[in-house]
Amino acid sequence: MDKLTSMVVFTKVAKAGSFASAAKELGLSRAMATKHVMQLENSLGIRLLNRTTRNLSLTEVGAVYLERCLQILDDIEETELAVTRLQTEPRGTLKVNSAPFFGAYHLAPAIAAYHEIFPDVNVELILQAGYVDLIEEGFDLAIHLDDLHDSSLIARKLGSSGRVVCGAPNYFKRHGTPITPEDLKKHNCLVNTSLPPRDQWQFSEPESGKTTVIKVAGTLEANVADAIRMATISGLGLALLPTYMAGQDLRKGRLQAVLKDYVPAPMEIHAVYPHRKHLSAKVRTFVDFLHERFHPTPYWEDWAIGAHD
Amino acid sequence: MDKLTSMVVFTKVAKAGSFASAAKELGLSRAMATKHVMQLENSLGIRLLNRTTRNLSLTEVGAVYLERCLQILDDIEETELAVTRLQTEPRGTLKVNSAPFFGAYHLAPAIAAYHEIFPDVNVELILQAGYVDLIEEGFDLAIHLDDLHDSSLIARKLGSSGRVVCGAPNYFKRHGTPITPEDLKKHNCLVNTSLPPRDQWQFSEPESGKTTVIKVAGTLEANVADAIRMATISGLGLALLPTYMAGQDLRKGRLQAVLKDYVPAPMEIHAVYPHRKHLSAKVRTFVDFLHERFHPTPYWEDWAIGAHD
DNA sequence: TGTATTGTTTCCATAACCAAAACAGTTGAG
DNA sequence: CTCAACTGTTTTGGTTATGGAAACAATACA
Repeated sequence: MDKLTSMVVFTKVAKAGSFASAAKELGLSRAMATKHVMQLENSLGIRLLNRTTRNLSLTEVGAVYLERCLQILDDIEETELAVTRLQTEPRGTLKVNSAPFFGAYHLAPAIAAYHEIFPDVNVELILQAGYVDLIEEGFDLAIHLDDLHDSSLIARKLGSSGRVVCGAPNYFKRHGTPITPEDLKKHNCLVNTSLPPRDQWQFSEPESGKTTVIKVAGTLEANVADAIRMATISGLGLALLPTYMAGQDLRKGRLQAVLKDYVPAPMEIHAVYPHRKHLSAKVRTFVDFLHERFHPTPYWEDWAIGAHD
Repeated sequence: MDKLTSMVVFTKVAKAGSFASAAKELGLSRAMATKHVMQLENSLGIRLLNRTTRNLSLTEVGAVYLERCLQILDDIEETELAVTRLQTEPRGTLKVNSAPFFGAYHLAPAIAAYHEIFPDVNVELILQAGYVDLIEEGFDLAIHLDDLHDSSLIARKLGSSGRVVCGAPNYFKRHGTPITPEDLKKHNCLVNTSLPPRDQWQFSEPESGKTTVIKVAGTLEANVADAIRMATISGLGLALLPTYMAGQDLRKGRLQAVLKDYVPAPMEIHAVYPHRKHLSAKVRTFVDFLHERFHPTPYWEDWAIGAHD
C-alpha cells in the first residue's frame, strides 16, 4: 500500500477527528481509511490514534508523527511544484553543440535574439567538429548538418541551406570559369572533410532532373569549414560551400558562384535532442525559435535573389 | 505504484549510474527499475534521466529533484526512527486515572518507585470518583476497582484486595460485636456509594461454601471512600472496607475486623487501557511494574497475618 | 565479428487495492 | 426506553496494478 497515501489519510483523519468525514473528504470508503491508518500503525509498530466507535484522539506518539508527516507531505508538494515549474517555464542552462562555423555565425546571433524573449535561459554553446555523445556530455541539444545517423536520438528539421560552387574573382580570371560539373575535374577543388559530401560533389539539373556525381580533388583539405572558405577567398581554388557560409561573401563579391544551372543537393539542418517525451521548456522554445528563424527560406539564401536579378 | 518506492529507486539509479546495478542492489528486476523511474517521470511530466543503452545522466531538473528526494527520504527515515524510539523506550507522559484513595495511598508510592527505574516517564495522576472516558480524556491508563463493564477496553488484572467488615474499638464497646452477617442489620453500616457492592454486602463461608447477601443501611452514605473510613475510625458505625484501605488502621488498632469467618468477595484490581496492539513502552512497563508490586498477595494484606497470629 | 550487457517492452500470474455489505458498538431522538 | 442513525472495523469479491521472466533492440568490449 502506498505509504504516502496512508500518510495523507492519517493526517486527514487526525485533522477531521473522524474516519468517516476524512474518508468523505478524500473520496474513499471508511473501510479504506481504517486500513490505511492501520497499515501505517502496523508498519511502525505503533498505535497512532486511540479510537472507539465514537471518540478519536491522537496518541502521544501519533501527535509527534502527525506533525512530521505534515512537514514531509508539504516538502513533497513543494518539491513537485518547484520541479514542474522548472520544467514548464523556460529557465536554466541550455547546453548546445554544433559545428563551429554555423554556431559562430548563425547560432550565436540567434541565441542573442532568443535571450531577448527568454531571459531566464542561459546558453552554453560548445562548437566542435565531428559528433559528440549528447547523453554522456550532457548536451540538451545539437545542431546537425546533413547527417542523422544516430538512431536513438530525436531530430527535428529546422531548415536547409543550399550549396554553391564558388571561387574568388581573381581565381576565375586566372583559371577560367567551369561551365559543366565535368569541368570541375580540371580545377583545384578544396574539400571540407568535416562535412558531407566531402569530395563527392553531386549536382542535379532542374530542367532535365539529371543527376551527376563528380569526384573532385585539389591542393587543400581541411576539417574546419572556415579554413576552406578563407582559402577560397584567397583564390586558392574552388569550393562547394553551403550558402549559410558563402552568402555574405557572395553578396560582398569576395566570392562568385558558378554552375548556377547545376544545383547541388541542399544541406539539411536538424536540431537533435535525446528524447521527445517530457521535452523541457527551454529546449522546446529554443528549437521552435530556430525553426521560425530558419524556415522555410533562411536569410542566408538572400544572396541568390540579388545575384539572379 | 508507490511513489516513495519510486523515489528510492530513482535515487539508487542516479547514484549507481545504471538501472541494472541499482536493480540488483534493491533486489528487483531491471524491468521494475525502469518502470518506477518512468512512472515518476510521467507523474511529474518531466524527464529525470537521459539514457541510452549505455550511458546515463541526470537531467537538469532531475538533479534538482534528486537532491530533494534524498532530503525527503532522509526525513521519513528519521521520523520513523524517532517515532519508534519513542515507542520502544519508556518515555513521555503517562496519564493515569484511578479512584482517589487507591491513587493517593497506593499508586503514588508505586509511581515514585517506578520513576526510579524509568526516569524518562512523567506521570500525570488524575484521581476521580466514577468512570471517565479514557479515549476522550486522553488517558493512557486507568486503574479500575472491581468493575470491568467497558467492553471496548483491554483489562489486565493487577491483583486483588480482600474486604473486611470493621469498626472502631469504642464502637464495638458501645454497640457490641456482630457474630454473623445477619447481625449487621442491627448495626449502623456506613456505605461507600462510589464502589460496589455499596449496600449489598456479600459473604461466603470458607468451610461450607455458603453465600449470604445482606442489605445493610446506616446513618452515612458517601461517594468518597476516605470519608467512610474516617467516620468509621471516629466510631460512627461499621464499614465494609477493602484491605488496601483499612490495612494500616487495622495494624495500628484504630479499627478492628469482625466476622472473620465470613469472607466478603475480594475486590479485583485491573489496569485498563484502550488497546492491546502496539502498546507503548511506558504503559507496558508501568502495568508490568504494578502487576509485580500487587501480585499475588499485595502488601496491604499484611494486617491479617499479624491479626491471625 | 561475436558475445555480453545495457535499458526497454511484452506477457502473464499473482497480489494489492478498493468499495459495498455485513457487523458490532454507541449516541441521540421520539 | 426503544429505535434509528452513525461510528469504526471486518469480510467479501471484482478489478487493477504490480513485478518477474523472457524477448528485444542497441551498444561496448574482446
